[in-house]
Amino acid sequence: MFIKNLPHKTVERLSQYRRALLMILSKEKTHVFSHEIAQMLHITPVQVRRDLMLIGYSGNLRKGYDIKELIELIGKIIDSERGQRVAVVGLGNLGKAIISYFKGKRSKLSIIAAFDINPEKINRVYDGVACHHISQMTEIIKQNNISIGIIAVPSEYAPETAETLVLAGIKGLLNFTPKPLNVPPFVYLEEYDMITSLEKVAFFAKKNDERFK
Amino acid sequence: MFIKNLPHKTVERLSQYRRALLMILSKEKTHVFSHEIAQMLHITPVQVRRDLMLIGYSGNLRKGYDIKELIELIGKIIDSERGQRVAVVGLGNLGKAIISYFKGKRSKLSIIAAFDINPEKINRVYDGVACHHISQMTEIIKQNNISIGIIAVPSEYAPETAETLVLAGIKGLLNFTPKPLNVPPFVYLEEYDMITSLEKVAFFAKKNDERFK
DNA sequence: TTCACATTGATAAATATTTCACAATAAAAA
DNA sequence: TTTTTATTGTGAAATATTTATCAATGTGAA
Repeated sequence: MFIKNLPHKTVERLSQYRRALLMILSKEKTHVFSHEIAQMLHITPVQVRRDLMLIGYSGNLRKGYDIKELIELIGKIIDSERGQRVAVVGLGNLGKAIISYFKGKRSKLSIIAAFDINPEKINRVYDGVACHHISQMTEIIKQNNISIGIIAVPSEYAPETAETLVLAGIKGLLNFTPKPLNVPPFVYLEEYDMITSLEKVAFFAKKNDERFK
Repeated sequence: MFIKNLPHKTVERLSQYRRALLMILSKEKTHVFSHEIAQMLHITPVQVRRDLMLIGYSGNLRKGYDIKELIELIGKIIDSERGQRVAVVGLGNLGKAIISYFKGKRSKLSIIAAFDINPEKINRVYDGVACHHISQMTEIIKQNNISIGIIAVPSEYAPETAETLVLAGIKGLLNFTPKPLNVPPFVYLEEYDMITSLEKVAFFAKKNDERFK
């Protein structure tokens, strides 16, 4: 399923809607209202309805949205039909944290390999994911048709890691280092900069504090 | 220093500009052009100039921007004069990763305490940061005037952790769990959802792939 | 049957963010 | 001295995103 030009922000929220819906699915409820979804995510009901409109989903005027149907539809839109395989490069604390966070999340995304340079980590299995030496990266990525790479190495190695991943044929990159990366246009890159996030919190916390004083 | 209504995105970039500038400061260069900053961060030069305009900084028509001056000005705007103290709650892999990432970053932000529930971690020092039992959270936060909290606990404990932090007087929160939190308006909350980020990468990688096929 | 009600769906307005386009300027070159 | 050049600074346009508003609708109550 493909919808023209879904806004980035909507894609992010769809992922969040699905998670929220999966959580309430277990209960006896079969339907949910836009204001209920909105409340769970602390956004406005209009925002929810607008997003659902964009993906062409219609609710029931009296009962709201069918939870199961909606979960399925979101899956059809944001998941790839055959699933996508993911590799984590760098098995330090951050790499391990990422793997644990994903463990158990049933999903079309599966982390199937980790890479590191430290001999002690090679050939060990962490949380179900085997760790290989980075020299094998290209080979394993191609063999296993891995299309997404997560960069969790020390920043100074980020550029070369990205380059290797791109050459190995990766289609999307999630960069956790603060080093901005350069990738060709056919690779989607998302930067995820913790230091900037913390500095942003610090700034707005300070500002808020002045305002409410 | 205070500038009215600096856009969120600009605040994020200011943090990034500063880091990039600090990296090139060591060299003999004293000035930098907007297109050089832009290239380092993979954005447009106009964007850079617009941001600097918003903070009221003027460059030299021929030499560009004075690196040292600019770093200082950004500091005056995004840092708090007396600095801000930070606590990390949850000293699992993620908590440890966050602490390591910040280590050595000279900054007005300092992580000065960690909290966990696991007795083996209590009273131990990780990367210069002492870990305390979460029962001491309120006391230590108040005593040390900690104003920012980082939530890195398992998601199911996120809400109660947030509540405790807010009651202890925290001003800003950075939430690494996928659980959306509820905080009063005088606390600034930033959500940092790894799963959503990865799903977003997967979506756009898939889309890109179709487009360039 | 009719009315009141809560909710969806969608147009239009508002807000936020980025980019275009170019005047102004000062240094270097001619 | 005059011209060329590269750069900044910024109003205006473009784009992206969120929010306001309200007609339409179907259900249950009167």
